[in-house]
Amino acid sequence: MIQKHILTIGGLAQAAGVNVETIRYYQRVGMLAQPPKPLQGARRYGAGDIKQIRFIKRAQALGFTLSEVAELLALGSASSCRETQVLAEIKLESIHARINDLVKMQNTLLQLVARCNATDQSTSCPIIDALVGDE
Amino acid sequence: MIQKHILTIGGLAQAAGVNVETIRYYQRVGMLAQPPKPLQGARRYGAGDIKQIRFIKRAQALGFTLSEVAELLALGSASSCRETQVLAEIKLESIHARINDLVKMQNTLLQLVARCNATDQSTSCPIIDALVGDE
DNA sequence: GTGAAAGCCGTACCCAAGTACGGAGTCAAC
DNA sequence: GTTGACTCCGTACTTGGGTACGGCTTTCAC
Repeated sequence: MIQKHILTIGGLAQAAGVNVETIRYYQRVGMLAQPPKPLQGARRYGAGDIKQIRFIKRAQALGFTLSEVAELLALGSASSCRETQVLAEIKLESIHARINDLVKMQNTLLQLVARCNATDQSTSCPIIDALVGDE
Repeated sequence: MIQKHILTIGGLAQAAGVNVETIRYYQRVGMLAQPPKPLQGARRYGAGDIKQIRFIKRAQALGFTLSEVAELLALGSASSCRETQVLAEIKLESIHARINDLVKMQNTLLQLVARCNATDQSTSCPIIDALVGDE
């Protein structure tokens, strides 16, 4: 059984797998509460703080920015599934758009590289030519 | 027939479709030559400068960063196709990796949204649950 | 009791790719 | 003869997500 508030900031950082500075940063931007400073000794953190940091990290891994994660945190405590879903769908759309962009780049580059392989490479480079845009 | 050096920086910006400040920025970072200042009047720019800026913008659109574009510019004047191709292949790989990441995010989010739709949404939100990570 | 390791706190710095600002100069038109 | 539009130049600010620094105070281990 894990006790309520046992960890110093360093222990929390280790437990959550982040840097101490990251925790301070999250506190600065209001994504993590700063426990009151006891009369003596260091501030103490508990299991809830570990959870909170893991939540943030998981959401980031899904593509959410920190300010979006802040929204998710707010929604999470309000347990409003529909709004959360809306955020996820917006994020899905932007991921989709980004993928489309990247696929276009990829296709163009693939074609150009293929052209490099197809030509003799001695006169001019198809990639450079495409960038120069010879009009 | 376009004359050699007719444009002021403002004209160049318009012709190339960028901001004046962007041109100054490119000059600062050495991606665009700054013509000598004439004894009177403003510096003048020509067709070569337009081409250079367009080159930069096209390369950016393909996913190259400015410092990579600087390499491409150097290779372009050396017309070394093989090295250009290598840069393009490196870029292709990073684009590919990025796409893979995004597709993973997309799939995870799609599943979570689907779970939202499948449940009654009254008790708890599957997205939030997944982020909290309930262990 | 002393030296190392942590914690606390504010501030500054990093990256990229610009954008914005402010003062000074110059030019042409009205 | 001044208004307005540009240019020139240096400097500072922006966004996002932290990282680093430096000085000060505690606390722990020997």
